[in-house]
Amino acid sequence: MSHQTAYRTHHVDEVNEGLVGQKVTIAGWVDRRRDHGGVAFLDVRDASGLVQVVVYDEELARPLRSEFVIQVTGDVRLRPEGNENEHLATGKVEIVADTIEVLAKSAALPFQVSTALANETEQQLPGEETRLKYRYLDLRRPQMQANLKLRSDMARAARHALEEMDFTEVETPTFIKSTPEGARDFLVPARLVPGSWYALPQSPQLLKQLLMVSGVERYYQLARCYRDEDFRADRQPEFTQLDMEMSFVDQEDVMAMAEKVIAAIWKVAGYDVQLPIQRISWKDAMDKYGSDKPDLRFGNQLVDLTEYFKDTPFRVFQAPYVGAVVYKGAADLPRRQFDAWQEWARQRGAKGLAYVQFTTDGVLKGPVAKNLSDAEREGLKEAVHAEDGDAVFFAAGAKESSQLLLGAARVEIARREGLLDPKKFAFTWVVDFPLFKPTDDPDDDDVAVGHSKWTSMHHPFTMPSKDWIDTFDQDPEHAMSDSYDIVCNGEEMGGGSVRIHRDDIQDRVLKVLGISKEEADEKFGFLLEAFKYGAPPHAGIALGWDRTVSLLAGTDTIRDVIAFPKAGGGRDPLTGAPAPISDEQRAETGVDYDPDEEDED
RNA sequence: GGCUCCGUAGCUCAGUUGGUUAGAGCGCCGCCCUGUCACGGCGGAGGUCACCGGUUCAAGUCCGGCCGGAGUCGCCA
Repeated sequence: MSHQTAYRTHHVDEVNEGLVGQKVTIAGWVDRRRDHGGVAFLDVRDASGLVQVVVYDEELARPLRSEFVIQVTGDVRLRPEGNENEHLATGKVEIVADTIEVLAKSAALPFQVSTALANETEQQLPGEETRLKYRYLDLRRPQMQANLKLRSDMARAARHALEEMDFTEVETPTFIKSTPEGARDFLVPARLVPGSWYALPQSPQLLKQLLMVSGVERYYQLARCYRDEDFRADRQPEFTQLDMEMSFVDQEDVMAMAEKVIAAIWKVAGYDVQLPIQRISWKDAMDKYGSDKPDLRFGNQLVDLTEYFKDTPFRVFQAPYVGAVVYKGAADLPRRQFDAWQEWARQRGAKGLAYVQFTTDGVLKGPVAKNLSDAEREGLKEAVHAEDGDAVFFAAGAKESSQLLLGAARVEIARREGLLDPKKFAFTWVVDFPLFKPTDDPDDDDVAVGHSKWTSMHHPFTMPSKDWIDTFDQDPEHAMSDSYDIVCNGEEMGGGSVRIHRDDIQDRVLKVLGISKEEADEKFGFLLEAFKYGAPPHAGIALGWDRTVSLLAGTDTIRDVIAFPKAGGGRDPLTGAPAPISDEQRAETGVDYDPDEEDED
């Protein structure tokens, strides 16, 4: 870093052997003070790093405290023989202070900012709440600075890659009409039209499709999106997508371009992503990994035992699906560990997790074993590809939920075995998604689109795959779509689809979904209208940007790659948002205005 | 909304079968210290054990409630 300003001649990372003998002025924070009486040492931190300042004048050093902002002028010199600090980039030199100006004092800190304690693994960070309340202090830590920098570098790389491919960045509005996507909208009262509300976009989906009709052909945007749903460590009410849309392309074109962007992004951290990225069908992902976002950093595929147990006497296994996952070398775990797995499964909403143990002496143990027939016991080890010393977990019941349970167990086993290396990246496309899925809870507060027994797997503008264009509405259960997810390390980084650009196909899809012409017009008639005027074939994809950065940064939560994230419940402990509004604001914005009231008078 | 876990000093935490004045590390304040780099030494301040109630001779500890936090399931195409 090198920017001379009114306050400094150098950033501290420039202070090296080359400057020995020169007078420099630096400015930054007191990271730490080590006062020896006659001599004191200051670690001064700026955005570029740390440097040691030596102070011989006791009067200069004594008043300084942690996180004071100071300006130091002094001579750069080599440290005395044997006093170099190899852990510090500037550790061969030091600055002998002539003058120290206190630019700002700091109150006693709510928690330690000093990086000297930053022993990555054992750092005792304050709780989430405290960190967010004093986020500006939390962000002073080099790790957080590095995360912000990485995010910026990744964005630059993505933009560069996209501009190289002639994409145009277009900003779409954040005050829009409520769009028919799955989540709850955040709403903003429209003062000038009392009783009416804007919605904040859950994604720029419809707007970018309009841009395709506009002839933009290649659009992208780092778009802020908003969804009013419950919290998770990897979810925020407002989040960012790297959003892309292209005209005159098919699925292959989009995937190829997205791969280039992903490779460019990972290159920032020195990784060479092997292209093309492998693919797996949605069905295979579910069958083999019990997930629609399989973690391929390790193997250990699920085993389908439905056929094997088709005549089983064990009532639990008389189910539409029976599957298993092997826990290598776990046969001799103590009973309480297996009990803990039962608890783990129950917390995921399962009844339990059946298991057997193939002990190292070749004995078949476990609560399930005695319920099986002799023949089943005989061939089981081979059927599940286990060896002596392994344990095997079973799930039986409805196919999808059983597979998901086993898939979760597969990942949990890998986690406990330390197989989830955050520095290793296993990408895969998941393709061949169904076009529709059964509507799960049709009875209640169904604000989303979809009033039939079918709901869009992706969204209502997803193109059926070529083989199904003529027949998808006759067999919605089996119809496939041209959509694709990009998955990395068991996380869904993003997804997209070929969009419907023909109104006849759109009409038929809406019909399957049970959306009437009137309702469609009222909700997104503007898009259907636009499609009448020469809509090009188009397709796109969006990457969850926070999650993508989080993956490359190796953080546990996306909060660590967002400057000012919300805490649970959408609160911001720093600013106090959300907060009640005044009566004046209520009146002015018309939030209490009910347009129906007048009619009832 | 369900489930699990958590709430003790500014921060991170310990606190035994319920038992005298509730502890540690770091931070903070004061004094000392001329080569430290997580400097060191001596001394000190700092607590509504989240809150309310109950059991008990006695509650940080047990019970009930409640508030707050985290994770997760539902939800989030």
